[in-house]
Amino acid sequence: MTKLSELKTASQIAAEELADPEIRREHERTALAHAVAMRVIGYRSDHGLSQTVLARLLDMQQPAIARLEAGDHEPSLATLSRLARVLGIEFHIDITPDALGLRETA
Amino acid sequence: MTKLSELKTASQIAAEELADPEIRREHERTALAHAVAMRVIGYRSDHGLSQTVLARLLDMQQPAIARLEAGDHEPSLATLSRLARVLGIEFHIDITPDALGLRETA
DNA sequence: GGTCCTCATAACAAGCGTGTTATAGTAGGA
DNA sequence: TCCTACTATAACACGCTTGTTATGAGGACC
Repeated sequence: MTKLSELKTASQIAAEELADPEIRREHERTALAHAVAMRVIGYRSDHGLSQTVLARLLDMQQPAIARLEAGDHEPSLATLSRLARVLGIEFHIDITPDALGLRETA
Repeated sequence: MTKLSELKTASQIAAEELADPEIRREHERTALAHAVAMRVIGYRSDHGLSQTVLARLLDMQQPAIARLEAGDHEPSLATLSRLARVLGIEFHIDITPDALGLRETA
């Protein structure tokens, strides 16, 4: 049996995972992807658009929008630029020694 | 001969090129790449490091540093993250409908 | 001259994001 | 039920950035 004192709390495990460069990288990637995904979904529902219509606005195909909203890939700066230009929104990315974050539009 | 009134000023040409999506994309890409390049060069000269030594710090090879400093490729967010973490610097990227810029560290 | 360090460049493989087409699944209306 | 619209997913090709090795050019120093 494992001694109780050797068991780890969830936050301890989370901290260790964040310390692991590989897991940390993965977390940052998905975190930004998710944030962008929510913005796209929000814009689309705010304007009552289907993925197909939004795709036409952005000169994309519908599956491209679906992928963006799935949030499984970190969008490129070129893609973010396209979103900003066409949708009239802004993205502010802060890359610090400790984290990579998407700041809410001012 | 071309009439004088039909000639374009340099700024007119620059404006038209910025209006061209393709040239505009190219400009934004190299502008960000150049800004990052200057930061890397600055850090290296400030700390008196050779490309080889900096490469070891960043877990890279020397040619990778040379490419960063050449500024011909737009670095990925993963690369910027690595630079920020190891060098202790920050990058703030502003993506607006009008431009994509790298803001100086606060 | 020869040696060592520095930086630049070419060449190729690999990873990732994207463009695209086809297709499956779901929900709503006639 | 049939048809339509909407969304999700798979599959493949393409382009760009990166990882890596090899190599070339230029200086500093002995």
